[in-house]
Order: sequence, then structure tokens, then C-alpha cells
Amino acid sequence: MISVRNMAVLRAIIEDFIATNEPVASKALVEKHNFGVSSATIRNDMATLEEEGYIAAPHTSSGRIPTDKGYRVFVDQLIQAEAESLEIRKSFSELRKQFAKTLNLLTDLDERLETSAQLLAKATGEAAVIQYPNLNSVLVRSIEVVRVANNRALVLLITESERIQQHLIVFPQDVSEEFLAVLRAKFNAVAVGKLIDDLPALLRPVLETFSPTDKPIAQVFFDGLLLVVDSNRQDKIAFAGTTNLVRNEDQFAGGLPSLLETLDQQKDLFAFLSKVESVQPKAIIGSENSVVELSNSSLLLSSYTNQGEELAKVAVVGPTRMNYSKNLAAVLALAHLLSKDIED
Amino acid sequence: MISVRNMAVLRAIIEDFIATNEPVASKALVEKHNFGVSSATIRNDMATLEEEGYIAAPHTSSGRIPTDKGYRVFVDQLIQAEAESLEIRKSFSELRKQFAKTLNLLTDLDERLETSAQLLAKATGEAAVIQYPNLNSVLVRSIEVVRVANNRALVLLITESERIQQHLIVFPQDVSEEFLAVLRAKFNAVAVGKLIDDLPALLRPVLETFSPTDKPIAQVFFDGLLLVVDSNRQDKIAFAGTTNLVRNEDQFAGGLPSLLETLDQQKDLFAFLSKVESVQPKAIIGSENSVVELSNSSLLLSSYTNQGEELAKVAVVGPTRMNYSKNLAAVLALAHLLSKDIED
DNA sequence: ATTGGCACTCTAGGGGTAAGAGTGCTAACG
DNA sequence: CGTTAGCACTCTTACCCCTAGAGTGCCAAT
Repeated sequence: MISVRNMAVLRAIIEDFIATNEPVASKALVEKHNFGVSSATIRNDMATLEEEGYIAAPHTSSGRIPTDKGYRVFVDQLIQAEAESLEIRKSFSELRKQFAKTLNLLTDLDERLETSAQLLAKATGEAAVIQYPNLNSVLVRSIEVVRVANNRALVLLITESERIQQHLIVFPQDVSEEFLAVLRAKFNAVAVGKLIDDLPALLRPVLETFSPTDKPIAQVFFDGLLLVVDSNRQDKIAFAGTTNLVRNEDQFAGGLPSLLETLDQQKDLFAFLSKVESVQPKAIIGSENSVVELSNSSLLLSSYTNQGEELAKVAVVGPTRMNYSKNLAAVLALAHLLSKDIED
Repeated sequence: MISVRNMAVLRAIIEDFIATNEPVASKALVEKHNFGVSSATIRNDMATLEEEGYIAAPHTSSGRIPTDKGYRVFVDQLIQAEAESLEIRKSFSELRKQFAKTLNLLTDLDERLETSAQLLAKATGEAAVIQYPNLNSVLVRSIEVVRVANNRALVLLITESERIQQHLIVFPQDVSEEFLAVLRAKFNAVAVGKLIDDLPALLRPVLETFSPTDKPIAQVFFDGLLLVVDSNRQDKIAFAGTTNLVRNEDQFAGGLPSLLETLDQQKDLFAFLSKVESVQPKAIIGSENSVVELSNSSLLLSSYTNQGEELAKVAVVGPTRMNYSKNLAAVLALAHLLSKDIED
């Protein structure tokens, strides 16, 4: 049976282990924490915890280290208890300050997310991953066309969330300003106010309204437009903090190269993040991880929203032995700030 | 005095060391290479080479490893001899194939450079750095304005090299389509055909041509335009291949974390690359490096051009003990391909 | 200039040992 | 029954010593 003190001991072991990276001994525990009992008693507790699988001993006569299961209950408590804790508020205002300083100057979504990832990496001392927002369910405000040269034009797809995607179209022949205006008008007539997702199907019929001589050019335009739509759907992530992982390389039991490779494979990582159900926030600890390369690391993730609707995930990746408390606070704070930032 | 065979021995030592990462012994040399002399003779040569500082012995009774000075003469020979070698042609056609496969699909400069960096990292097995082209001396083709909402508009700066930069301007009040057209016309009248560098000075007087009521809005527009100009000047680099460095971490004598950090500091790195005089190509080996963090690594760099004018640098970063021959070929090939790509 | 021969040096690895840390268990206590 | 002191036991770590082997430097001979 797991008593209250058992849990307190587990918590103390985890905290000490995170701090020192050494197996935690019974004697050290009674000295640092005021349990009011002797080390022998703690040893009994430790035996119980080991039976239940919360901690393990690297060898017979050593202190204990937390197992993934041990971290699990620890983090679960954290998530419940600290949602409105002091630490989160501190991390929040800390991040907000930096956010305000740097982010206000940036207009570009890429730069905002990139910078956000860097801030999160810095705040946690781990690697940070931010998914680009899913804009498929966003409405089209308008399609714009800008003539760049006689046979080149830029298509712009502007959404209600004011993300702007562009693509340069090269026509096989010169195209007049007037014809571009026609293209713009015809496609806009259909596209405005529609879901980005639905554009391909909706716009294809527009092609048929062109005369046989104009149709090939309209086709080129249409293809370019589809590319823009697709690039909106593009699975992309912002990533920062590799250096932090390398610095703590010994924590990854030699698995760092393959971990980094996995993080480099943006598509896999994106798919993985997308699959995680959006319980908020969530921790994935060590072996719980379905991706082998992540199995000696932990993910702490949350998501950012627009009007309460989830847009994408924010995550911190680090060794199983990470400072969950601090990092959880940072992830939550950043997710919150990103949500606010996007809504403005 | 350094004889011809001395140099051949140096070359063999370097090649073997690069291949095996073990100090090279005299016996192993005579066995692998056909010098036609005994190991004792090679030992004499090695003694000479050591006196001259081209090689060193980790301890009294071990084989020899190349010094930075040794690599230096080796690489100098490479650069002279292999400029039109077979290897470079191979690397060239290899890279070109991949280039053709992926790059043709991309229109965005960012994506092109990012992808190029990845290709170079993959081809060399090291880290790759590509400077963004310096566009300050490029001419403006036109400035375009797209109305995005009642009080928002997108400014586009289009250069003769067809790099397109954009910035979203938020006006303090609603602005009509007509007024935007006026803004566009007035600023374009001055800007078209001018150097990007000169825009700020040239455009400021345009502000004075607006009526007192219109001037504040024109001012906001002007400020936004300056931001675009500035972002063109922004020092940026594309980077890839961290994983490769981590995988060969032992080669960096523990200096990898600080090396990675330096590479992360885009601005420092950019400044460093810019300072290198543009002798083509160039190698910077180990301790020759002025940046301390790069002192146990080597840089191999070249630059890409437009109409013969240098735009920016391409570099490979790796351990001092890298495959100079292969990597030099790859850098040259990529630089060449980038130049061609930009000219089209 | 080259070479065979040989003494010399240094490293890497194995085995042995002693110190120390930490546990598990037992018996006693309130 | 939970707690505790005490003690035997285990395992790690560091150190030392030793040997085998690799490789050199040098000398005398060609």
C-alpha cells in the first residue's frame, strides 16, 4: 500500500535526482528533507516504492533513481496542482517581457514562431518545437495578383487570420495587366469567404469559363494558386535549442544522434505531434513514447488556440530527467502568449 | 630540406589519418603505399616532417598525426590541383541531379537556400552554411501595394533579381484603394531602377509632396517600406547538418557545444564569413581560425556569384580531420550550381 | 641515401585490492 | 504495527602493478 509519506519520498527522490543527477540515498534524503523519521524508515519506504515500480536501483548497493512510472505520477501531480501555481505566473511574466520586447517588432508568422521557439528553448534549457498553425479551416479573405514582369506575376492568398502566402507564377507568354485583373476577379468571386480546404474543388470549374485561347494561361494561374493552397497545408515546425540537448548529451544514453535526426525529420515529428490527442497540457515520458528515438527523452506539450479552437501544439523535448516543474510552466506560458498573440 | 618523397609521405599520412582516425605508423605506410623504401627510411622522412612542424606524435612511441600546418599544405595542393579534377565533376553531377529533383519545385529564396544547405550537408557529412545573398546593390523593379483590409495593406518590394520581400502595414485609420494607388505611384516614380541601398534617402522627400491631412498616413506607409528595405539587408544564413557534427562529436575535443552555439549566433557567423576575403576557394584550418570556438574545426568556403559578382559565401564546417578532397569538391559544385540557379 | 637491427618508451588492458557508500535484514522498542 | 539502531553484505570506484605490443630513434653497415 502506498502511503502519503511514500509519495512524499518519491517526490523528494525525483527532485533530488533532477537536481544532482546521482542516485538518491536514504541518508541524503533524511538530511535534506524534514521527514521526521530515520533513514531506516525511509529505506523501508524506498523498498515499497521499488516494489510498486516507481523507483529503481542501478545496482544492489546504490541509491535509487526514478523510473518512467515514477516520473509519471510526479508529473501528473504537477499538472493538477501547478496549473495556477506561482511558478507558472513567474514564468509567464518572464516570457511575456521578452515576448513584448522582441515579438512586437516582427510581422511575419515565420519569424514570430521561430523567435517563440528560441525563447522557449532559452527559458527551459531544452529543445523547443512549435507546430505551425493549422489554417485549413480558415476562411479566404481574398486572392491578389501582382504583376512582376511581363510574363510573371505574384499570387497572394490572404486569409481572415491575415496569414499571407505567396507564389511567383511564370507564364509561358506575356500577360497583360488587364487579363490578370480578370483572373483575379473571376477566382475571387468564387473563393472569397470560403474554406481554404475547399478551394481546389471550388475553383476548378472557374477554368471552364475562359475562352479556349485564354484557358492555358488561366490553367497556369490555377496551378500556381493550388501550390499556394498546398503550402498553407504544408506541415511545418519551428525548432530551436539543439545546443541545449548536445550540452546534456550524457542524459540520452548515446541516443542523441538518432534523436536529433528524428527532430530533423520535420514531417515525422509533425505527424507525431498531430496524433497526440489534445488533452491540455500533456507529458510523454521516456518509454511511454511510441517513437523509438524519443524513448529516452520526455516531451511536455500544450497547444495554442484561436478563439478556443486548437491551432497547433507547442512542445519541449529534453531528457527524461528534466525539470518538469519549470518546463511545464514555460510551455503553458508560451502557449498562452501565442494564443493571445494570434488573436490580436 | 623537404624532398618530393617527404611530401608524398605527408600526403599519405593525412589520407590514412582521415580514413582511420588513428596515428599513422611507418610500417603501415610502407605496406599500404608503394614508396619502394623501407620503414626505416619512412621514419627518417617522418622525423624531417616533424621537425618542420607538419606532423606530430601524440606520445613518444606512437605514430604521427597531421598538424594544422600539415593540413594546410595538403589542402593548398588540393585547391590547386583539383579545381578541375574528376572528383569535382562527379560531385557536381551528383549534386546537380538532386538539385534538379528538388529545387525546381521551389520558388522561394528561403526554401532554395535551406534546401541547398541540406544537400550540401548531406553530400559532405558535415555542417553546411550558406549566406543569404547580399542584395544591397540590386536594383528595384517596383513597389507594389495590396489592400488586405480596410486599414491594412501589404507592401511588396520587387527587385530585378526577383527576390520579393513583403511587409504588412497597419494604418491608424481606413485607407481607400485610390489613396493606396497614389502612394504606390508616387513612391514608384522615384524608386524604380534605383539601388535598394539608396531607397531611404531617395524616398524621404516624397513624403513632402503629400497634403498635411494625407501626410501621417504616407508616413506610416513610408516607415513600413523602410522595414522591407531593412529586412533585405538583414544578415541571414541558411544552416544544416548539426546532426552530422554531433555524430562526430569526439573529433571536436569537447568543444562541440561552444561550436554549435557559435553557429547558432547567426549574426556573429555572418560577420565572420563576410570578413573573409573572397579568394576562391579557401580553407581555414583549425588554429588558423580567429574565432576561438572554431579553433578545432575547419572551414571550407567558396562563394556564389551573379554575373561574376560575388553575392555571398557557401561553407562547410567540420572537424579538422575532415575529408577535404570530397568536401572541397562539394562546396565548389554547390557554389557553381547556386550561381547558375540565381542567374536563371 | 638507405637499411636491418635493437634498445627504449609509452599505451592499453587485465587483475588484484582496499575504501566507501548504501542497502537489506533482524531484533528490539513504544 | 510502524519505527529504529545495528550490522553484515554487496557493489562501485579508484588505484596500483604488471605485461604485451606497437612504434620509434638511432647506430652501424651497405
